[in-house]
Amino acid sequence: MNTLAEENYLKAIFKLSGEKNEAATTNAIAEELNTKASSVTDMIKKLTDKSLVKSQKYQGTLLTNKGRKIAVNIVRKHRLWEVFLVKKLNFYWDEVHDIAEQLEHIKSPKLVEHLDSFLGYPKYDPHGDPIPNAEGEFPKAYSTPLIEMKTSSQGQVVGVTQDNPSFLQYLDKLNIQLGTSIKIIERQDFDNSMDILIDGVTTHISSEVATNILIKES
Amino acid sequence: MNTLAEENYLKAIFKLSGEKNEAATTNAIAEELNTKASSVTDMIKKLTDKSLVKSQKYQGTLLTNKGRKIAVNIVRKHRLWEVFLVKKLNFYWDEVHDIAEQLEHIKSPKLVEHLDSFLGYPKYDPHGDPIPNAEGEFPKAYSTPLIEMKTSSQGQVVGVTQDNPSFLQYLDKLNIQLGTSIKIIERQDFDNSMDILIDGVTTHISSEVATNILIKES
DNA sequence: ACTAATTTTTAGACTTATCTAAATTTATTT
DNA sequence: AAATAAATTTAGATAAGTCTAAAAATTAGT
Repeated sequence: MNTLAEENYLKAIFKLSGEKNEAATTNAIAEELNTKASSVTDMIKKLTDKSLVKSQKYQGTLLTNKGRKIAVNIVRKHRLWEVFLVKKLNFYWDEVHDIAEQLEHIKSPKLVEHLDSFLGYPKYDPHGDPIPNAEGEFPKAYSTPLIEMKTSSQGQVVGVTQDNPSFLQYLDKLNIQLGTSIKIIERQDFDNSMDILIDGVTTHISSEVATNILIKES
Repeated sequence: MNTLAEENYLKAIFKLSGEKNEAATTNAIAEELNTKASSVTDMIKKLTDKSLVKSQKYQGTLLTNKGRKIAVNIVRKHRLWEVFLVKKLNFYWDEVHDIAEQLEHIKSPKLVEHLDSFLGYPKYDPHGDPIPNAEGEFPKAYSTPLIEMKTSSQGQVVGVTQDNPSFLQYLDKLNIQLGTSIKIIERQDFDNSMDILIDGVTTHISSEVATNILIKES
């Protein structure tokens, strides 16, 4: 069994190594976990001994299959709990991250499967992030970042790639939720900001915001 | 905020000091937590510094009001989660203790209140134990241990005072659940065992078992 | 290619929570 | 009431996870 600290490191490395499975640097891991590089080096040594990561001095760190399995399971639990909090306990989507951050470490495979069933085997969490199944497979996502869409194209919001409360609350203020229909009215080339149409109202958003909104084009 | 270890100590002392608020001895705490007396002495020192317990050398330990508040809140969370696991996730009553033991340490007052509301403000957990409300008040329980009942009296099972899986599974085998009607047929004076009537069937139970079943007489 | 800047690792220290073994206090016997 | 037993505390050690400061390796700049 793994400690809380170990699980958080695995999750951070999983997040940082992305889809292409790039090695995560020591500094990046430290920043992700709000800790110091020296602490990371120590923990990487421990995880290496447990065959959960593979690491070469000064060359960054990758998850082993064993390590990735654990990381994906934590992501699975995190996202299932988020669905529970929003769908069953009526939390807002900007309130659930920190609580799920705790719940994801509860150890009981049976609990996870019962929860999944209770929730109706959801495929996406309240931020549109895909939920891996019990085998660790992610549902395919077929979305485009809003920033990459062409003028006058349109689609529906299916996800966000940030889940910090202030970003989510800002989206609420703009009337942007999962499922919201958006049409691109005009793009400013010099700063990549854009005017978009939501419920008949034109709104201006920065490229920073547009980068973090995922759209399914229609 | 308190650490996991601190919370477990407070809960153990609360359990041991009972209704009469007797001082918990060092050895009793150690046994309750599967640790050593010397570890207990250390932690008591720490909890004393935080004004969560009052302790005199060699004289045992009591909770302060502040400490009791925290302990009761953990009990509240533990029992609410047990209700959730049994009522919503279809766990059996003998499976939930260890999982609730983890869930009780999740820190989010809002989560507890939403959960309580989602569950319909239950007053008792799946073992019949009373659930304190948000103010820390326990609902009054008016039950009698089965062992104390007179021959030919009868009543309904409203609780158990043990929640280890083997005891609960044994009760399942005897067809004893919360709500089961029981009538005392005969008592053996020499070992305090008894014959009881359940659903028209007479069963023999030991005093050990009868001690841990709570009845509301009728 | 050589120096400077950055990144990473090492060394040593600190905190929390635990343990064993020894010392001390309290309780029990005779 | 002295001797023994039991309970509790103290002292010193250990493991996990973190930190600061210094050393080593890598990367970038000229």
